[in-house]
Amino acid sequence: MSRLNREDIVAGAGRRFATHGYHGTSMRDLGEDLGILGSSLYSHVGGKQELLVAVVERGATFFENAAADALAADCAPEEQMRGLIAAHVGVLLDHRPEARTYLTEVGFLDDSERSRVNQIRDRYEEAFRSTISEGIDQGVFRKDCDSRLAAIYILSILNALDRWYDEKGRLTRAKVIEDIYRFVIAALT
Amino acid sequence: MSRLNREDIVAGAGRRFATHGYHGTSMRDLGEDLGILGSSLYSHVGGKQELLVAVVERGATFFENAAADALAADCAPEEQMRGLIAAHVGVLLDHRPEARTYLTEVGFLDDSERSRVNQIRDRYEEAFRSTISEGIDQGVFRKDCDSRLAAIYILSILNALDRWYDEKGRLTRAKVIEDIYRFVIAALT
DNA sequence: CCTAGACAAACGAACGTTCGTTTGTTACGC
DNA sequence: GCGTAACAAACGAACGTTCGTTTGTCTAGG
Repeated sequence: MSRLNREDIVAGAGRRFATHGYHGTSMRDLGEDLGILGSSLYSHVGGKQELLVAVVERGATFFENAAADALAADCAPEEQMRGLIAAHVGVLLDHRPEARTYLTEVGFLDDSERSRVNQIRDRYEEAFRSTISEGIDQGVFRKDCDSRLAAIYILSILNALDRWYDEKGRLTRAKVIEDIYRFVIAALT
Repeated sequence: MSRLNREDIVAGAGRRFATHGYHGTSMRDLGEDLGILGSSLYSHVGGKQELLVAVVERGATFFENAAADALAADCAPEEQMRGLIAAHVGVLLDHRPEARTYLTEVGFLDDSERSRVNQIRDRYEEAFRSTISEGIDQGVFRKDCDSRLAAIYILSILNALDRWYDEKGRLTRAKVIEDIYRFVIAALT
């Protein structure tokens, strides 16, 4: 067992926050997961709240970067939506602890960090909104469709994945992406 | 200020759990909300966990009853789906603390209560699944549509409402129900 | 030898809960 | 109608435990 660094601590915190919640996690719990004492965590990190900030920020950044990549493709609205959906599912399943913590524990950040994270989330939603608007303008999506609300609905479906999807089950990742894509495209057209 | 009964305590716990989470709520916090000491709560309830059980069970029952009412209408699949959507939104907004606690804190119940609540939730989902299946059989909904997954998607949209919808905003309850209904029907046809 | 990481002990505060007691209300025999 | 017993609600202090955090010491690798 080699010694731990700050990244190990943040990763461990992500796992614990995702399963037990921020307030349901003690520093001693977290230390035990990592094989050290709770007090030893303070060699790496300023405190518990700082860990939450680090984990949530990591989660937000994953989504942010994935959306940027998906938008960079710059293709037709339908394909762009497929890319956004695939990217979101990818982040959610590849970085499940951070993604879940980002989605469920953001409310426990204090005001300044929370509003910063919310700004990132707004920019992220904007990627979905503008893709939908583009589709409406090009006439490939329904005209009587509020892009703001539709973006929320799509993200609601995607975020909820985390609570029911089992990577070990029969439903492959590619299949769930395809199924959601078809559902969403049908809803938009 | 008259004295409190058990219902008042459970209602207060629902509000506090919904905003601060189960582990983020102390008995003293809860007492302060209600204008009594934390210790005085034990005149009404056995303990904190018992409060969580009571709140979550109330939330689950609201949804259960609403679905039963909606199914009792026994109309065409599309109208039945509209009824289920309206019923779900109604419960979510009329009993927001209990609904939110039911949706987000169910994981902190201990095993026996959690599995009982999950059974109720499964029966509730079944109402959506069977309505979709019925629509597919009658040829009014798409054939290439997995009713299990579609039910999850629809419920994902509905449950997420709680995190963004503001009753005080421009979007009325009737309008959001109608918008979700149109989105869902488009997705299913 | 130096230093960063881990330990072990301890801090004060807050936790859920229990206890004995006080207060306010309700019901009933006289 | 009045006094009183019974009861429920709330208090306030204290229990033992756990919390986040601080401090000082030790130890192993570079």
